[in-house]
This record gives sequence, structure tokens and C-alpha cells, in this order.
Amino acid sequence: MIDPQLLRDSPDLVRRSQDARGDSVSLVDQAIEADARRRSTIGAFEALRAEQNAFGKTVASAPKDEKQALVAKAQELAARVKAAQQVAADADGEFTKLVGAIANPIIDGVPSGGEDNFVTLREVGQKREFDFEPRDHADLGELLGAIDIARGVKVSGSRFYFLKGVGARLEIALMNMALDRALAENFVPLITPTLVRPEIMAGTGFLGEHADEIYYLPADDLYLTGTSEVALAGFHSDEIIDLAAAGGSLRYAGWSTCYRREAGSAGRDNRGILRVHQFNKLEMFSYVLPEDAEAEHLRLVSYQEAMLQACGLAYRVIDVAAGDLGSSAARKYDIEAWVPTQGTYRELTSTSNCTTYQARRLDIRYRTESGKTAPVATLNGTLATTRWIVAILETHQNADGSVTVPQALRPYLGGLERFEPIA
RNA sequence: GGAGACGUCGCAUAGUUCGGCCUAGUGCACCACCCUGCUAAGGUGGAGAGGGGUUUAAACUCCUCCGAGGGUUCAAAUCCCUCCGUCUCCGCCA
Repeated sequence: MIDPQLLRDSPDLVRRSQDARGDSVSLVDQAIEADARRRSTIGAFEALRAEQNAFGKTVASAPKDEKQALVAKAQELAARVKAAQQVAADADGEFTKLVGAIANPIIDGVPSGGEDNFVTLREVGQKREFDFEPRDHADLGELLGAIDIARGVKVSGSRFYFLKGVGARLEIALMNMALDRALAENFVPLITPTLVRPEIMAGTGFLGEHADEIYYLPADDLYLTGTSEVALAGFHSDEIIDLAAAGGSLRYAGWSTCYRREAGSAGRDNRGILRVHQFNKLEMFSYVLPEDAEAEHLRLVSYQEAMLQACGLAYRVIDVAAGDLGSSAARKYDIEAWVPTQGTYRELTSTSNCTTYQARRLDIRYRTESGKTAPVATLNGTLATTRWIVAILETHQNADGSVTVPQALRPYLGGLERFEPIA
């Protein structure tokens, strides 16, 4: 949810953001109007209520013989209060609905437009060239006994797989390397719930545009999370957190399995494990002071880049365009790694600065120096996922089908230097 | 899954019997000052959250919040319903 004060003070800023995202601009004016109506109806109700409260005392202390008449008058007053309360509640509901539909105002510099209007900030690393015909990760996975798609499909259906042998070990190694790096930056590790209540799912904004992406268990009214961001954001919901005592920020590294229905992407990336229903992820999540959010965002990107570099991957960092941002994000950087057999970059990480938008909805606050409460800023970013295996296998493959393990990962694989094809 | 107990403004509690004197009391912790002086004790005062009005701001003022949401009533922490959660015991199962 955006700051209602911003709507009153700087409506143009909100209008510009809506326009850049390709969202409704008139929604802003509807919300402003609803805000005015809300406040006037609340005022009317509260005045009546004050009258009722005062009159109630008169009734309570009145002598018995006068009570009858007073109660009759109180009944009439109560009816008016009830009506005014309903009007105020309706106006408040309408305002909440409209203001809730407005996405987080983008940060200056975010490119306008849709999916294709991103700006490439930098390209890093050498794209791998081959003097042989490179295999794609699905072939390599089979050759190495690392990925078993067929059996995944047999057991669970399309877009499921088994990681096996060095494949399973590689994923655990990636997660452990990511965790070690997160620990070095003072992230607190968390293994998070992957089933969450509706209000937490809604609070993180995933029930809106992503609703059909999410697995839902009707028997228990619980949602399976597509990222630990949901639980990490919910972790401090309804809390006033002490950022000062924590050194200005609270950082968590959440590990979890992630579940995605991939509705609407039928036919896309069907081969291999690029787009799957279930994978694992180590996610960084930061709670910071609003004024520190942009600096924290750049730090998260730098940790991601360091991870990709350690894995010997070529990549580009892109500034995602406004129309391709989630409603909670004010800016998002994606890092895409070069996938040789596809001849293109594919997203391996994403990091969003949600400013105070997500925190306002989840009611996560801190205390300012003057002692008042104010919403914190939240940020999230990927540090490792199962998908990285795709780029790592393809990038470091050799002509005989073996794969050279990047130096940085070897300590996490018992010193293993190469994955060799199984017989 | 069954039975029972419970949920009060940081923590701990009073209040629920029998609706109005609750504008939710008290203790601890906290903050400021005072006294005293040696790591403590005492004294005075302050202090919850959200939302209106007003204001440069402060101050002031009103409304709401007793797990959540409904209901009854002129009036609900208190009565009724639903849900959520915690604890104890029993059952079942990794």
C-alpha cells in the first residue's frame, strides 16, 4: 500500500508512476476523491458517536423514573450512529480498495514501458565459446546422472525432476556457498515455512496479479509459497522492530523449497529444469530504514554478482522496466546469465526494492528518533536457486561431456574438480 | 482426532460472577528529573497502538482498539455465535 499522505501531497508523482507502469492514471484521482469522502464520513460518524457516549452516561446515572424516556431518545440516537458508522465503513472500504490497487511509485530512473524496455546496466564476464558442439543442460544432466527428468515426470508430472548424484550435490553446494557468503554479510539464516495463511500471502502482494501462479490447499486454506520472500516478509508482520539496536538493518537469508504453478507458460521452456514447479532457493531479505533502501539495493546486487562470478558465469545486470515490476517493487534489478545453447541471457537472480510499500501492508514499523512509528523499507534478492545448475553445467562443459567444477564450488563438493559422465 | 482450561495497552496481572462507577487499575521493566552519593535504594512525573479534527510545529481535542470477526443492547473487556492461537490430558502417526 502506498502512503496516503503521498496521495494528498504529491498526486502527480503517483500519476507519473502509474503512467510509466502502464497502469490506470485515473485510479489516482478516484483514490483521492475516496480519501476525501472517507475522512468526511469518519468525521460525521465520530461526532455522533461522541454525542452518544456522552448521552450514555446521562442514562446510566439517571434516576429510575426518568430512565424510560432517556432510553427512548438514546435508541433514536443509536440508530443514527449506526447509519453513520455504516456510511463511514463503506467509504473506508472503498478507499482501501482503490488505494490498494495503486502500485508502488517507481524510483526515478526506472525505465518506462514493458518487459522489453529494460536497460542493460552492464555485461560482465566472457561468454563461453566452444570448439565442439555444446550439449544443453538436459543432455548433460542425463549424461552425468545429475538430472532425471523422465522419472520426475513419472512421479509428479511435467516440470518435475529428480536431482541425483552430482546434480543433487551441486545444488546443496550452491546453497551452502550462498549461505556462507550471506553469513559473512551478517544475514541471519532462516529455514522458512512454505505453507502460509491467506493474509500473509495477500500482504506480500502475491494474491493480486500472481494469483493463478500459486498452489492453494483448500482443505486447509493455506498457500504454497513460490518464494521464501513471503515468509520472510511475514516474519516481522504486525511488529515494531528495533532497527537501531540491530545496527540500522535486519537481514535474513531464507532457504526454502519454492512452488510455482507456471500457469500461462505452457509450452515455454519445456525442456530441462529451467522452468519447473518446484525448486530450492536461498533468498536475501532486508529490513532497513527508508532512507537506506537504495544503498541496500545496490549491496544486494553486488552480493549476487559476486556469487555469479564465483560460479564462473557470464551475465548482464538489467534495470527492469516499470511495467514489468511487481506492484510492490519500486525498482528491480535482474541478473541474467549467459546460457550457451540458447544463445541468450536467462534470469538467475532478481532483487526488488519494495521501499515502504510491502511494510505498510504488513504493518512492519520502526521507531523514529522522535519516538514515532513509521513503516520500514523491505528488499529481497536471490542468492542461489536450482536454476543456476543450468548455466553452470552448460558453461563449464567439456567435449567429452564432463563438466569442470568452478574453483569456488569445489570446497563444497569435497574437492571434486570434474563431473564425469556415468558409464 | 477427542476432552478441558485460557487469550487484557513491552512483560506479569486485576477486572468478566450480576453489562453502566473501566476515561481498563496495579507491579516489573523503561524514560526524565530530584535526592543520595558508589554500580543500589528512595521520591516525583512521564510513557501503548491506529485513525480523524486542528496546527508551520508543539500543545490540544475527538473516535477506535481488551486474540480476530460478527451479533444482542440506549450501553459490551464483561452476554451470545464463528474463527484463530496457546496450554494440559487422552488417542493416532512419522
